[in-house]
Amino acid sequence: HRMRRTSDGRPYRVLWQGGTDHAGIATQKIVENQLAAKSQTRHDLGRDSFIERVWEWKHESGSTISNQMRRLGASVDWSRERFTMDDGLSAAVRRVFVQWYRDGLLYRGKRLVHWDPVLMTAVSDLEVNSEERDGSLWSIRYPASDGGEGLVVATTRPETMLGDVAVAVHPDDERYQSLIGKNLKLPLTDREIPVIADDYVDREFGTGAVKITPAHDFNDWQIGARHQLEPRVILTLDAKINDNAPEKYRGLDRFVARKQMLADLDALGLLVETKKHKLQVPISQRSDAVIEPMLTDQWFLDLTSDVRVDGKPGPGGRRAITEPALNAVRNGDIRFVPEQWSSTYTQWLDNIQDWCVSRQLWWGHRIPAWFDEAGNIFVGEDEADARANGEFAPVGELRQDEDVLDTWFSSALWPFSTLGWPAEKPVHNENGEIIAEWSRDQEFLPSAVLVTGFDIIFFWVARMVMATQYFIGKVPFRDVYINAIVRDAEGQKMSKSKGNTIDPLDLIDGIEHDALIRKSTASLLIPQVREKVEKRIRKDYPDGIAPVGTDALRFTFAALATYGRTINFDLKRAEGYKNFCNKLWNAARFVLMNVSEGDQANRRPREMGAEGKTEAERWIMTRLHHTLAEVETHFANYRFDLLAQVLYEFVWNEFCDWFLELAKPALNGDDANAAGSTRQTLLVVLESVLRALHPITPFVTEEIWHEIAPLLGLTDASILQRAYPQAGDFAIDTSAESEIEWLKSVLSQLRRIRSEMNISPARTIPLLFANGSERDRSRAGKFAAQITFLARVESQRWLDAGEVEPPAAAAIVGELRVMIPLAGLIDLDAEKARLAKEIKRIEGEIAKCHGKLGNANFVANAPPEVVEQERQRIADFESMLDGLRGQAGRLDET
RNA sequence: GGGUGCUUAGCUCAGCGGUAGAGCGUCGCCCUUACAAGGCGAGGGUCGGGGGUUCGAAACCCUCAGCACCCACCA
Repeated sequence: HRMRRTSDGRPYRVLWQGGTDHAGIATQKIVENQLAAKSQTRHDLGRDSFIERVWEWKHESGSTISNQMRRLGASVDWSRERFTMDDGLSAAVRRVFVQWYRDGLLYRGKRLVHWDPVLMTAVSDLEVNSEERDGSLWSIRYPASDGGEGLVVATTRPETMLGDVAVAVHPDDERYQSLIGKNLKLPLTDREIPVIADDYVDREFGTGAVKITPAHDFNDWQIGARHQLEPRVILTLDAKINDNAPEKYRGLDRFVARKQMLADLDALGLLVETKKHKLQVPISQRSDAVIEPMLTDQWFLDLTSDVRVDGKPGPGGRRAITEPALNAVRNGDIRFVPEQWSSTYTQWLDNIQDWCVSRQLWWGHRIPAWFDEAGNIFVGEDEADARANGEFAPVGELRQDEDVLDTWFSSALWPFSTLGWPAEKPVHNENGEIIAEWSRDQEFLPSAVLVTGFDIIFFWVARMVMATQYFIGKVPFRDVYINAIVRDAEGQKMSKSKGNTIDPLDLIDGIEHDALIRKSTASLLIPQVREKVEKRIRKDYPDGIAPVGTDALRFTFAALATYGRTINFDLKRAEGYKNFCNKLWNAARFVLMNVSEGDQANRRPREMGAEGKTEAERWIMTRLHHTLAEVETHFANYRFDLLAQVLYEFVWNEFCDWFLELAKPALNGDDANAAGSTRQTLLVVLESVLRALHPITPFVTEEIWHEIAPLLGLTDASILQRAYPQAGDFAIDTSAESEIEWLKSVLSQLRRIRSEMNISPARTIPLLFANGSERDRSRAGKFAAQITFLARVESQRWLDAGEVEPPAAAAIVGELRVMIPLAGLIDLDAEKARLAKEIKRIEGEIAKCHGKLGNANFVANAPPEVVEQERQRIADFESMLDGLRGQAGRLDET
C-alpha cells in the first residue's frame, strides 16, 4: 500500500482478490460418492438436505486451497476472500441472468446438447474431450420399399438406426440417382424412411450413404433441419433404448442394444461388412462416460446470432457479447503474456458456439426462472419479480426451474461480483466487516493483471471478458499472464487419478516416503494403478521429500517461470535454491558479525553517493544499479525466471563471492574511514537486496530484515512497508568497475595457477610484479591489502630495474606480469604446459579475429563499433600473447 | 483437417543477428574464523538435418524429421 501514490497524492490501493468457486459437478460428485458408500443417492436425502450436506463438506475441505496459499506466503487480502455461492455473488448471478434474458441473449430451447448419461446432466462443449478409440465401421443394407435392393449405409453407431429418419446421399452421386426421393425399409423396425440428397455427404467415405439420426447426432441434426425431418428420440437420459423403439430393444443399454441389433441384422443377412475403424469418441471430462448427444430443454447464452433472438430492439445485435470480447484483445486493451495466447483466444471466439449454461445438478446457483402450469416461462430475480415482469399473468402456480447454472457462469462475473456489484450498499462478511463496496471498489477495475493457466482461457478468461464488458462496460483486466502448467519430473500432467500430484505443503515441510505413498494412492481404486504409483514413488522419492521451505519453493517456481507452456517440476532445482536461501542467511550473518549497534550514527540509509567510498563499495553499488535495472525490466515483462536469475547471480557471484571478500581486508585494516564506510555499504546493499528478493523469498528476507533494520535506523514494522528498491538508488561508477575488474582478473589468474600447480590453499605465496604500466603500479598499490588477503600472499614487490627475473609462473593481465617464483612451489614442466595451452587458446582467438578483420566485406559493412571492438580484442590478445610467449621463453632458458 | 509450441552441455532450461550461457550432475584440490547446504579450479556443446538471406545465423526465411499440446462433425 505504501509502494505508490496516485497523481493526486492519495495512497495507491492494491488488491489481490482471493477466493474460490463452488466447482459444481466435482463437488456434487464427491458428496454423492460419500452417499453411495452408504448405498444412498441424493434423491434419498432430497434437495434441501443434500445441499446442506454439500455445504458441510465445503466447510470441512474448502480451506485447503487458501491454506496452501497462505503457507506459500501469497499476500492476498484474506479479509475479502469470496466464494461464488456467497449471498453477494449469488445476487450478481441472478441480476446477470435476468438482464441477459431481458436483453434477448439468454434463451431456453430444445436443442441437442452434450449429455453425460452417468452424471445425468448436460455439459458444455468445452467439458467434452475427444478420444481416439478402436471401433468398427459396420455396413448395413437398407432395402428399398418397392422391393429393390435399396442401399448400404456405413455407421459406427448402429444402435442409433432406430432413430433414423432418412438416408442421405450426395446429390451428384451417380450410384444413387435413381433412389433419391424413394423410400427405404428401416431394418429391425416397421418404419420407412426417404432417401434424401445433401452435399454434406462425402462420396468417398464408407458407402457414400449416410443414415440420418437428428436426435442423436450433431451433424444429422443440421441435415434434419435442412430437410424438415422430425427428430426421433430413441434413448432415455441414462442412455437406454426408449419406448419409441421396437419392444425387443426397449430398456437395453445403448451398447447392449448395439450388440443385439448387430446379431439380428446379421441373422437377416443385412449386415454386409464389419471393418475395424479408429474413431473419435466424445468423453466427459468429469465422469469419463461416453457423451451422448441428447435432445433436451436447456438454457443457452447467445454468442453467435447476428440479430437478437426475440427480434426486439435494444442491446444485442451482431454477436453482442462475443464481438467486444474479440475486439478487446485485437485492439490491445487486453494483452496476453506471452503474446501467442491471444491467437488461441481469438480463434476460439471466432468459432464459438452458444453456451449451454444449465446443468441438471443441485449444487450451484438455481436458475431464476419459473414455469406456470401451461409451461410459460417467467424470469426474475425472485418469484415476485418474475411474476411482475411476465408478459401476462401465469396460469396457476409457478414452479422454479430445477436446474442450476454452470459454475463458470458465476466465475465469469468474478471481476465485478467480488467488488460488490450489484449491491448499492457495502457488502459485509459474517463478522460484520465491509468486504466490498461497489461505489468505491470499482476503481479496481480493470485490474492490472490476471494470472492463470492456458487450460482455462476459454472456460474463464474469455467469459470474464464477455461478462465484464457487457455489464460494466470495461475490460476486466489489462494483462493476462499465462503461466506454465506444472508437470511431474517425467513431463506427465499432474492428476489425482494418476497419483502424481504433489502437495506444495509436502515440498515445504517435507514428507516421509511411506506417508507420500499413502497420500498419493489414497483416492486410487484400481490395484494396478496403485502399484504403478507406488513403484514410481519408490524410484523418484526413495527417501521421501526433504523439506525445502516456502522460500526455496517460491524461488524455484520463479526460476522455472519461462515463457514455455509446461514446467517439469524438478526437486533438484528446489534443493539448489534452498542452498541459495542458506547462502543469503550466511551472508547476513557475516554482515551482522561485522557491524555493531555503536556504529549506528553513520549508517543512516540514504542515497548512496560515491564520496568517501572505497573502490569496492562503488563497484558493488554499480553492480546493484545494473541488477535492479534488469529487475525492473523483467518485472515489466513477467520474466520471473530472468528476474530470479539476475538476483541470484548478484547475491552469490558478486555480493558474496567478491564484495564480502573484498570487505574483509577493509574491515580489518588500519583505515578507520574505509572500515566504517564499508560497514555502511554492507548494510545498505544487503537491505536493498532483501527488498529486491522479498517478492520471491518473503520469509527469509523478512527475518533477516528485522535483524538489520535497527542498525540502519529503520523503524518500519515490516520489510513490506519499505519501497521496492530502484536502480536509481545507487550511483554508477565506471572507473570503479574497471578497477575492480582488473583486480578480479589478477586474482582469478593467480587462483588458477594455484589450482593447476596444486599449491595448497593454506600455503602463502610471494608475488613479483613486472612490466606494468603506471596504472598497473597504482592499482597494485591500491589493492595490496586485498591481494594479500584474497591470494594468500606472503610478500609482494615490483621487480627492480635490471633485476634478473627468477623462473616463475606468471599471470598476464594486459602488459602486467604477476609472477609466482618457482622455488619450491611450482613444477617447471607443469607451468610450461600450462603456458603452452594458454598460448594455443589465445592464438585461436586471434586467428578468429584475423579471419573477421581480413574479410573486406566485414570491415566495409559491419557497424564501425563492431569492427573497432574486434580490433581492440586483437590488440588485447596480442598483448597477452606477448606476455605468455616471453614467459615461456624465459622458462625454456632455465 | 486447422492451429500453436518445442528440438542448445549428461539432465532441466535461458539466450533469439555480433566473443555459446545458468542450475543440477561430473572430475580435481581444500574443513582458508559468513557459509562443506561451502570455497577454488577444470572438463563438457559442429545450438535436430538440409538449403537460403547476411560482412556475420543458435537466433531471420524456406524445407525436412522428430516430440508435445489445443481446436474441429467425417458417418
